[in-house]
Amino acid sequence: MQKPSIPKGTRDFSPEEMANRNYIFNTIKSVFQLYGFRQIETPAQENLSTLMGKYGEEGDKLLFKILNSGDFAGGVADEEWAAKNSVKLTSKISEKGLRYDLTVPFARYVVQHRDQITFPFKRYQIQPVWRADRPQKGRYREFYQCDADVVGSNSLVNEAELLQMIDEVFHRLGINVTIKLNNRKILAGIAEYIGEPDRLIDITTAIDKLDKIGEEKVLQELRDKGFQEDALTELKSILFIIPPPSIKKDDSSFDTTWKNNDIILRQLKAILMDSEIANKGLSEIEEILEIVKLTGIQTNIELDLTLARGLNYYTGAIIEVKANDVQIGSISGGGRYDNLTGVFGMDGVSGVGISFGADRIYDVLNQLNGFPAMSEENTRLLFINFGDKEQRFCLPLLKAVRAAGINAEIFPEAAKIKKQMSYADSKKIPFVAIVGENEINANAVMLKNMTSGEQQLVPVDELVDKMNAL
RNA sequence: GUGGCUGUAGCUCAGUGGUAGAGUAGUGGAUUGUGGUUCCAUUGGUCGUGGGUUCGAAACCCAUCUGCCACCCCA
Repeated sequence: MQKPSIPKGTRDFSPEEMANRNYIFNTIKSVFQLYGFRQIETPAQENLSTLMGKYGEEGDKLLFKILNSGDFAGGVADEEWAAKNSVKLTSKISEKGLRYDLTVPFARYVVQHRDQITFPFKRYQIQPVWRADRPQKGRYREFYQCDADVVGSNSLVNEAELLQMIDEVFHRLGINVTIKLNNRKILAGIAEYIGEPDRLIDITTAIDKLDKIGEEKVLQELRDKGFQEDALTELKSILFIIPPPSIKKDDSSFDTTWKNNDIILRQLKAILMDSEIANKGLSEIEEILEIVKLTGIQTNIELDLTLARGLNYYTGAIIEVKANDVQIGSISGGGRYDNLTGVFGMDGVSGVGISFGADRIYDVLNQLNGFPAMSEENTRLLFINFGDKEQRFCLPLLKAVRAAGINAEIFPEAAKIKKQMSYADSKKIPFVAIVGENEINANAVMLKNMTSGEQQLVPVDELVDKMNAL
């Protein structure tokens, strides 16, 4: 007999886990709907031509490819097998892949269905994505993303709404978070300012490490990559603005964060005043913060110049959410991408979106013991089964209780009472109806509260009201 | 893709070359209408998989897979 197992980086979910996961999904979903987003789904498989080249070279490696059906080997020449060039061979034997995120399939969807879409189009999508990454803490090969995106609107109101949605979702879930905000245009301005406008990626990935390895090592890394000393000196004057982590930690109160943001913005404006693109980015951030302030928000929004995620397609705002009380990677992220549909032949459609990482949010809630004790999915009432006669008496009652919207079940066989009670225990069923000969004669059920142990005789026609009152 | 740690009963783990163990869960009973506490009994393992060293391997060596951790990257 072989030991059953599942592929690396995938997971089974138990009923308890699913109840908790659905709590997360439902919370996110209702917030999405509250803000006017409508749900779509796209296939797990996409054509590789849709996926390849959208996530950079690294991303292509992390794509799961699906072997062609049928005689996939037949059309490949012997020399090509012999060459053992995996990349070239892949294109011959695989034309489909599993989706890597929800944004690119969405872009494809928008272009493909543009005749049916009225802009601005606000859609949400909650589906699994797959990455052939090496699994570790908070990182899986199959995981869910919960995306909300707006396409066809350049207004910064959208960015502000997304920030409020983040605020609302994590407030409802009871997770303390910090929203980090940056803008690709400011980063471009910085690159321009130090005279290396074409090396944006090198610069951002280096300063991304600032709080990990420190200023000296960041500068050294750039020096190794061939940056000139005067460029580095100029960069230093900007790094100086980034508050060191110690200050961020000690005083992250709401007011202080907003004050810090103002200070950073003012200093950046002074330094980057000659850069047109930087000024654009700075005024975007100012406007977003202004709208958010106007509508009220409880979460700290922190300007963070080291935030450089997803540079492959973001063009404006960059958003990332960190849990304050749990050490884990970012639990949400998003941003503005001006021309994602361009690669599918539809120019000039701007989009902005966020993605909630449901699996990481699960891990965070799990560590915080933040899940509701009693799931709404759980059975509330179990009828104990004493035998044929009693079962016949209970079944219509069971039907009536269910008709009233109360999750209920009857133990399907007349097993030992101990067994049936243990069953209720292990399923955390809060109430048990004990119905034997005495109760039938009284036309009543013995209703037992499994937490307190108390029980009382309830006439059958009062059972539903009684259950609703409890 | 690179480097490190790991794997023994459903679960958590002990076992340093000489007969495969505990706790817990499961099942039966003490208690034939009362669970979550207690007591007794009992099921359950090709010691991740494949090879090697040895008279003898769960243990030592090699390979491989899984899980975890760090890097890269990311939700």
